[in-house]
Amino acid sequence: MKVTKKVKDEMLAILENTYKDTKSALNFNNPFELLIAVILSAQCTDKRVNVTTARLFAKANTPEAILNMGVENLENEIRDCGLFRNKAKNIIATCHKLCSDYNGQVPSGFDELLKLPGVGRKTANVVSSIAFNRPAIAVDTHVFRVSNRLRLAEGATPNEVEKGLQKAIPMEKWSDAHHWLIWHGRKICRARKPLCGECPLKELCPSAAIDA
DNA sequence: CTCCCGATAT
DNA sequence: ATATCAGGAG
Repeated sequence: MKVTKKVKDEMLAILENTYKDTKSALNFNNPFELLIAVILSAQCTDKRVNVTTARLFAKANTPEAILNMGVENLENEIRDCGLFRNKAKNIIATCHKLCSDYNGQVPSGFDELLKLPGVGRKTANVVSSIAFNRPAIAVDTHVFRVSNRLRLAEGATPNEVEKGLQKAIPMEKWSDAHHWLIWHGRKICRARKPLCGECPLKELCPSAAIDA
């Protein structure tokens, strides 16, 4: 089944209407807290990240303060999020770089964000978009899965899907559309048992289950 | 491609 | 029991 531009626009209109008021589920008060929360969110639920950051930020919410904790203490604070040794190492290295190169502030440029240890394309796009209000579509596991299922944008890698989405969606809606896809992926188009029966896109989706 | 990794939903 | 969770580095 071929998904035309017309159908893609219809899907986007429904997604926008359904998820109009969604935003990031991560809790943060400034760009630095958002950056740390997104690094922690790899292979971890945002709910778990919020529990962890609430405790962590109460003790340290600046690069200087986190460096003062040391790796051992940081590992213990973030252990519940999984991948904790890599994440702690990356967070420490990123805090060092923020202090040495950016006067303790998070840089607003995408390329500068990408160079921070533990920050890849997805994290850089999220921070760029949410903290600095730049148009961006971060392709995480939900956006990747939902985009391919709907054939809004197809690709074997997040990078390909990102390009496809940028083509399918007008730039002024990139950041919002990113959230529509996230929430659709979390609530309806789940990885395991997608709720096709109650999906607002079931008439248009080329991957919709016949039953349910 | 593999490794990192605890918590949680199914 | 195990697939999955707002991925990134080597």
